[in-house]
Amino acid sequence: MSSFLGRMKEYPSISIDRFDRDNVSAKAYFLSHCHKDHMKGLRAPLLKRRLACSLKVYLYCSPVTKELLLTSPKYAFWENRIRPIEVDTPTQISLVDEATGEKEDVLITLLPAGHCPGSVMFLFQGQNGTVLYTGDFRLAKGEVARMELLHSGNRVKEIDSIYLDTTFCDPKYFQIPSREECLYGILELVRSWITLSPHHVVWLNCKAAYGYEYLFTNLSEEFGAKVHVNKLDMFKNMPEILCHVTTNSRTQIHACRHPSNEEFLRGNRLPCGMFSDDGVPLRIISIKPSTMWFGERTRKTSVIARTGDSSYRACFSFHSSYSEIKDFLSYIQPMNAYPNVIPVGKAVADVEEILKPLCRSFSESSVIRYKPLGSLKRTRNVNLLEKDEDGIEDLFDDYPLTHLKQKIFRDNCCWKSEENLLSAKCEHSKPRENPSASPVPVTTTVNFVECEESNGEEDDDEEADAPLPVPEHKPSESGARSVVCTDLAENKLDNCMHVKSAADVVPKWSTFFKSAVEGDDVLDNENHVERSGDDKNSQSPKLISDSDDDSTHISSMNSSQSTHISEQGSQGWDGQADTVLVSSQERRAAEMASVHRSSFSILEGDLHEEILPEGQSTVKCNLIIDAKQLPFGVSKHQGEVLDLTKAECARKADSQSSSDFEIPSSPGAELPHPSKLQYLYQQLATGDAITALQQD
DNA sequence: GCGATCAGTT
DNA sequence: CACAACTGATCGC
Repeated sequence: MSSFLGRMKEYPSISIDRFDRDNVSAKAYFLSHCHKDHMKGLRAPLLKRRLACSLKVYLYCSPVTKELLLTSPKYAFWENRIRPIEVDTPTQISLVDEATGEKEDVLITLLPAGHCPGSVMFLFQGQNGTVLYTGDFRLAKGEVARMELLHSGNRVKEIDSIYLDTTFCDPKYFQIPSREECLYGILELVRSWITLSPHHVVWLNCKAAYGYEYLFTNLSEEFGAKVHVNKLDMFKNMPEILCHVTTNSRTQIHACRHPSNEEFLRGNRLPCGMFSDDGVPLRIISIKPSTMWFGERTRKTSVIARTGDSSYRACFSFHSSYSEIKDFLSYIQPMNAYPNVIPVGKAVADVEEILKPLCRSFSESSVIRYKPLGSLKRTRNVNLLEKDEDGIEDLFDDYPLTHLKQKIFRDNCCWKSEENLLSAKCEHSKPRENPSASPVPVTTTVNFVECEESNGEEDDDEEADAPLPVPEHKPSESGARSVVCTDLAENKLDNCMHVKSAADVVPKWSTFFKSAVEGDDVLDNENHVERSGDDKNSQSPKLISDSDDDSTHISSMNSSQSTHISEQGSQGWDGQADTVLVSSQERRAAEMASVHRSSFSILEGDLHEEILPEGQSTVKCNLIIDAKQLPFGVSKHQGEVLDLTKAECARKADSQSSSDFEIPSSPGAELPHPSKLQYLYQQLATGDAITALQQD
């Protein structure tokens, strides 16, 4: 919960995410996202009066945040005083002193924050320095490096101060499973249940807050069943979300709410009161998204925990974990870092103590730096697969080309874009066509060593005493505990909240909006209970024990699955690969490879991370090549252990390589050339000259 | 009756 | 037990 008071030292005439007390007198207001704890005072009479008197004071936020805010009539008075700024579009604003008429120009850049729809970070550049206010954020490891507007040329911008979401900035929250892992876990749990019969329904016990939308859209897209919610008017101009939610309760997936949710559930009723129309009682499971974290020295286990006969907890986090924050901060290396969130029982000083070592001022004071040519700019950490051919020249590059690329909008012209945006055409998500035409199926299993510590416990479930993830049926072949995943990431092009490869198209917020809801197909009340085509031909994984009691239909997601899950009909290795996870990079790589007639695939990847005393870690990726798939008839290399750098491995499996939130490509980054990829995969397969990977 | 604050809920 | 983020009760104007 934000404890930021609203003002930054460098730009004290600006108020962000706080609108009460002396924030009322600010020259400009900023709202990072539409959660109540960031909107204090935003509809108070004091602020209303200020707006009436000071006609030049505006609220700046993302177009989506504006849309969500204005959904509530309580904020309608803001209508003409909000200036939406497009994400990733540096925009100059003027802070006007109404008494003297003095003006101060500040360049504002909104960066996607990955916290909820419309959530952004604010980058301020002006005469008082460069300051980044993160708001609340969840960015995966490495995503900051792909934010072009945080860079000048090939280097990260010099950030004087950062105001940081420190919600989980404590080593005890060292790791939180990635968005993809969590999503896939939930998808498979839902699949295992709702495919049993039309009377099997799931209820997602979500809080009343924005942030679950990408879960809804992915579920709807995967199962062809819209998610039942209480309200959808806030999404009226967001067709990508709107077309996946419904107020029609005749669906198998519910995220509806009622003040006495739990009682409804106990009575085997959904909060919306939905009942079956043929007399057969509904079979309901509840899935409660909540944050699960894993300490530095613990191993990840399931992202799903069973908390009762028909209740589950699913890992879900709106905020970055400690290691994600660390990655973010140590990449940016600001001079100063200030926490926005102080957990109860902690003091500001405690959190600052954690942040300090990650700041530049700390490393500069502890290490004497030789700067023969004055102030050398830090070079950006370069990803393994990225080339940095001009690293040396970079040091002297005072005129980065990116500046030419950045379109700087002046105050006025920026606002025009909203009209375009509002009239932009809705791109309805299309069902995937001809899945059998997909390239060679490539799946990877990421196995996690069993976690002794489960940090996600809560005792608020009535059945909290139920053992946490304990397999009820023994895995048949493999004892590996796995996260169940499918390769669904592909083609989920929701511009806001869908899982998407970082290399995909840069988002256009405009596709989020349209002038009016098109036709009835979006808001209609048709029944979407019928199952998708995929499920009809079901190769449906047998997650269910043979017991008649289907309330124990799935032991837990860390029990081994007898069938791997893939949409691509890769039945060849059913029963071999217990669980699968495909990162978008691997998927992309696979597609590229397949294009180039490379007909083998990586079947399993085992990830180990070794924590070294200095706190640095090496990661070993154990890529097991499926011999059956190899064109070379090589089988002896199964289990070959490759030493890759942490960065590369993290990209592959550990760290949430793709995101639902759009991060533009790294400046200067290149997609590996297909021929190169093929070569790499061949090397991998044969086990030869692996070092070539590292040299690259 | 409204808003600020605190307590309670999930 | 903690956690986020909401809803509801209470108090003061």
